[in-house]
Amino acid sequence: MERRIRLRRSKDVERVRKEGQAWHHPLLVLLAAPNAEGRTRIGVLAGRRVGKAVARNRARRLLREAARRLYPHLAPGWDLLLIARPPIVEVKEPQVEEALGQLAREAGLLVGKET
RNA sequence: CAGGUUGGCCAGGCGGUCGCGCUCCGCGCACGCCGCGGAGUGAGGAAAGUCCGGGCUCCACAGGGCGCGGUGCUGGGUAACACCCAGGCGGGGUAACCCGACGGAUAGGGCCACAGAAACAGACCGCCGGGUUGGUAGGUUGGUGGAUGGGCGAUCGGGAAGACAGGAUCUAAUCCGCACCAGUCGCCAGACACCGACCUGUCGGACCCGGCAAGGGUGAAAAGGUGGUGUAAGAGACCACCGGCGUCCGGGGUGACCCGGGCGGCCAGGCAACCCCCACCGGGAGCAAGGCCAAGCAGGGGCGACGCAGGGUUGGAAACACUCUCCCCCUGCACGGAGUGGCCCGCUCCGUCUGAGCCCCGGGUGGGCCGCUUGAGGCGGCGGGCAACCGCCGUCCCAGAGAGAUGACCGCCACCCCGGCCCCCGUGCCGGGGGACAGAACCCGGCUUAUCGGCUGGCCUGGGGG
RNA sequence: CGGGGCGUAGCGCAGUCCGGUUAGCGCGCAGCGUUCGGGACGCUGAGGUCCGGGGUCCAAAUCCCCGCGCCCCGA
Repeated sequence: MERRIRLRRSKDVERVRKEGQAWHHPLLVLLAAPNAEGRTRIGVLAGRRVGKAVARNRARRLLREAARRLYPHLAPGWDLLLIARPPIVEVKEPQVEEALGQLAREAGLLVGKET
């Protein structure tokens, strides 16, 4: 996923954590807040609860990969925060993608695609 | 062949699709560090834990004292080390080999629970000598009492059926008698009893004085071991051999240390991962070091040192000179503070009321660039060294992110495991499953810890065959 | 990156510095008593890999080393 659509400044992350709305799934948590940009930016997060460095890296990679695949179908103009939860290190990529799609649908951020 | 031991290496490979960071090249423009395309490159043996050692950067550096921390057999390697190599010593193992915080306990202090007499110098039991004393056995002896049909003598009486005593003997045969019996007196004997003395034994005897440390028991630990001499009993008290310690001499080794010999008293425990002593080492902080650029903001309050003396050759105070005063500068002393990141002295610097510095409250930023990957570097060859390692030559450039890139999915081939097919095995075929520990963040050298497995070398022990 | 602390019974803590005797206290738990019953109270009892491994020592919760987990502080 390209860096220009990544949510990288800690200021932005803090804003989403404070103002954003949350949707939950055993594998991850989705936080979303509208932004002033014309495009959607995505940040990825894995806390210490997920595991050691290897586990946290894998969790973030899985989330980024899932977000990359779904990005064309996401509504523009949002800041999203994907927070990993511990069970995510046990599953494969398609399950993460499915979970993220489910949350995005619940959040009403999914446009133009139906499975 | 089996078992063991030790070292080195690898960390699946190839391909496809969709993606990511960095560097370079090309093209495009609304020229930004933007878009598109291409090429190259992109985690580890431990990147981990952060336990040591350095490089690097900044701060501080005249020096002295006290303290603190670390290291601790020797030699070598190294930038350095708590690491590595070689060696010594000690321990374990049949061996290969492995393990060892491995200076000092006669510099000093402290501790060694319980048990035990005693835990560092001692005596509970014990052994021995002497003395006092008790129970008990035997013996000797003294005293007292004393059974006895005791003995002898005297005397009185009885006394021929010679009564009473069995025998023998004597005398007599009338009597007195005698034998004999009984009484009394004297002397003597005396079983036995009691009291005492002495001797010899004996008692889980008692107590006192002294000698001893062999033996017993306690303990984790108790004063060299064995044999002998010796002694009242014993003991390195002495002797022989062995073991250990100290010291001296000779020899080997750079050294730790080893070998041999002499002498010495057997000198006298353990713990320094208790304090300590000795030797050596260590200034502090850490890439959020440190530097540059951009942007932004707001200040307020409190504490805070007696200040003094001297000098200024053209120092200044708007004409010149002199004096005083004030300001400024210098020096000395005093005081306050900063630095010397444990403290003190000292030193350097700043300041002494227009105030050094410190404390509290409040405000702003939290963007970018450099440091930032060429290095005690990797690979190959030659040479030196037992080795760790070093030198020379050639060659290569090999991650540099910044919420943090190296990912996702799939196929094939190897490896391992499980199941099925042929009666079993090797094997072949088919199907399924598995592949660890773990993610660079300034960089190296080590240590430690985690790890599915695989490849390979040396050595040792045992068995078999030639 | 640097520094500090904690880990002992179900829970909260002593004991650790300076090694030794039964590892103790409170709450909780179980049983009994008391009460008509409960609470409170009284008596009795159970319950411990002293975070794990190794070492030093005759002897380790305690001393040393390594590791694990948690918490805190500074830049």
